[in-house]
Amino acid sequence: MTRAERLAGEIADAILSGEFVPGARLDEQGLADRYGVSRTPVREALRLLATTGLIDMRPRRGATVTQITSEHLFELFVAMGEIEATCARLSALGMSPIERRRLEALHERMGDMARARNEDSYAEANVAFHSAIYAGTHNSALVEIATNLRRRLSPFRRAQFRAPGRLALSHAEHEVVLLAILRGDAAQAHAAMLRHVNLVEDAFEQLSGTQPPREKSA
Amino acid sequence: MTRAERLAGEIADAILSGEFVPGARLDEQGLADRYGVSRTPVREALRLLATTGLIDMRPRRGATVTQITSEHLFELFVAMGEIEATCARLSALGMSPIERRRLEALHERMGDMARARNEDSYAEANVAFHSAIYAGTHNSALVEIATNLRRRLSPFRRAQFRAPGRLALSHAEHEVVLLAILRGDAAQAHAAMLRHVNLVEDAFEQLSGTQPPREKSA
DNA sequence: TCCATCAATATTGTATGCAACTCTTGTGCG
DNA sequence: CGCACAAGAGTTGCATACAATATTGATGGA
Repeated sequence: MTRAERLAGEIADAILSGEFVPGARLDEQGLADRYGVSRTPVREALRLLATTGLIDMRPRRGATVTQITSEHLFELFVAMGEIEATCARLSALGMSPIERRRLEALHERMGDMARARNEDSYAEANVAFHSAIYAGTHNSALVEIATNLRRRLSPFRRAQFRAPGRLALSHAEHEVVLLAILRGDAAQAHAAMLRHVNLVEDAFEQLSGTQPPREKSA
Repeated sequence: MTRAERLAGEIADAILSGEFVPGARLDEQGLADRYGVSRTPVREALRLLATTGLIDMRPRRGATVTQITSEHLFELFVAMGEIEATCARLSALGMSPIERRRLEALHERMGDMARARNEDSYAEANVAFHSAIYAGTHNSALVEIATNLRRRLSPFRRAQFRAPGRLALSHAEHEVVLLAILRGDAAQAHAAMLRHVNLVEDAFEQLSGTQPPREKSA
């Protein structure tokens, strides 16, 4: 692995851990000093991060940690929901029998985790569940888009399963999605996933106190 | 505009014009000599192009023009169709009256172009038509995804409207989409756009002789 | 007192040179 | 004759130095 890639990871961690707050300026020389490298790999790392949306770069004006406005965050959640729903639709249409069985098995294991109130295990399995539905599209372009969006939203979902009862609720919502996929009901899979992700978003809003932007009366 | 960005554009043009064929190795020093700059901006330009999917970069192994397999291309078309359909759905739900009127006006102008068999004007307006539907989602994340996909597919759509009768057909398909959006029929807008983009894909296959990959009997 | 302009400084963009790694090619051994 | 290993060349990754531009502060005038 190249130094720039390692750097990109470390800087990303620093951002996600809140060490660099949104809007903070990322000085190339400063980062170079901090990580004991020259500016060259720092620049390449910053370009990598810029493509993930974690930082903003403007020519001759340096890099800053992206300040996600609540409006933009809301848009990201909506986009995520639409993409996930699309993946669920395609999975309902085209998942192989093996993929369906595996998804079902995973869901049952997650039921045990939910009953055991094991939030960490459930969160990990949850990622696997959604990833399986991405993969079920058999479409690498969609997988890439979905994975990208999830990464951009991940910092805002940390406490996702901390809300009381959220674990069982999530599992119940998954079940609706799962059953629709298993019986090949594309429309229902789409609708159920859309509802699931919207509820995740609501849970986030409750936790963070963020309000969705009101519709502008154009 | 910085030198690296200009370079990225020029190299992209060279690739899209076929000067650098898929699979061709892109030597940093060679490009630097060719464009009369040093390797540094060339490296940054290559990183930019790598994010667009136009080239592949592997650490220590250089950059090559991406070879899109017909399977991958098929996946990109499917993804494009799904995203466009999603945009149409959201547009049907949330476009402002002004946006709806503008879309309708554009569609009518495109009717004139189609009747005049003006392929170039129509192709340009076609981009505007689809862009308007992206914008109608009021979701910058989706707009970005859709625009990105379109750019990656653009080299394969060049002769899109050359097929005989394709112009009138495209306009008729647009009309179904448009009417669904105008009356706020989300499901119909989704379905109509999906059909439209699939037909575009078919037209491409006819022109290029590419076959969609058969379903693997898993 | 406020605004505009200019200079100084700091930061980014680019060039060049060196180090590390990969790939090729040639040679020797089986 | 084929394969493995090593040495060499060539290319990429990184560091350093220089150039160009943005930002900030001060100073002068209105």
